[in-house]
Formats: sequence, structure tokens, C-alpha cells
Amino acid sequence: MQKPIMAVTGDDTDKETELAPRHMAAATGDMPTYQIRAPTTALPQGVVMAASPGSLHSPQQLAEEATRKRELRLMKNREAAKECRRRKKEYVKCLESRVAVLEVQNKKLIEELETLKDICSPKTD
DNA sequence: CCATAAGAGCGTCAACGATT
DNA sequence: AATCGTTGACGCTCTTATGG
Repeated sequence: MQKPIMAVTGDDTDKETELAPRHMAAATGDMPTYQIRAPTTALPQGVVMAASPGSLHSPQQLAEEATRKRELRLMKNREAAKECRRRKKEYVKCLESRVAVLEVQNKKLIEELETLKDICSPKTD
């Protein structure tokens, strides 16, 4: 199959949401899913719904219907893949910022511990 | 410059779980 | 059982960084 040549369109849109991967959750055990329902699944412009299957008869019509179904499915999957990748990037970003916060927190706790040790340790001279 | 390695994004396929 | 949405994997193109 010939792959279409496509233009790269750096169209990253940033939205802040809390998310975790659905399948990855199995690996990590305790993370919530990052799956979020898209509010609508509106079809892009130019997509026309087919006539009801009952009205198709000839092999020609059946072939056209099959082609149309395949193209529709490819188009939907294309959009789904984009959305999936967007969510995954968002999820990774969330994790990274959480790591940053926890590292700061950890550092503070270590410092506090050292301070308390100094206070509590018996003086030797 | 030019070659090329690395990284990012994309489209497609396949597999899976959920829904009808 | 059929259909649908989601996502990992793969192969591809394009961009960017880097060494000669």
C-alpha cells in the first residue's frame, strides 16, 4: 500500500488534565486511567453517511460500500491515534512535573532530618 | 556545506476490552 | 457475534544537531 506524503504541522495543543494510561495501569498497578471521553465525536467535514445497507445490491455497490467503510474507519483511527498521542504526552508531562515536586519535597525532608539529628544528638564536650 | 544519526510526529495495522 | 474505541508496534517522513 502506498503511504501518503504528509506535511508536518506542529500543531501541539496544550491542555492540563490529570491522566494515566489504561493499559499501562496494569503494569504499574495503582495509577488511574488517562482515558477520558471525548465530549463529541463529530465527523470531519466531507464525510457523508452511507445509505442504509439494505438498499445496496450489486457487487459494484457492495464493493463501494466496503471501500467507503474502510476509508471511514481509517479516518476515525487516524484521529483516534492523534488524540491518543496527545493524551499520552500530557500524561508524561504530568508525571514529570510530579517528579519535580516530589524531588523538592524529598530534599526538604532530608534537610529537616539532618537539622533534627543535630538538635537531638548528645553533645560531647 | 554535506552526510548522517537521533528524535518527533504521523498513518496504519492488529489486538484487546467494552458496548450493542 | 458484530461493531467500536483505544493503544502498542511498526515503518515512514521530516527536522535538528553534530562531526568531518
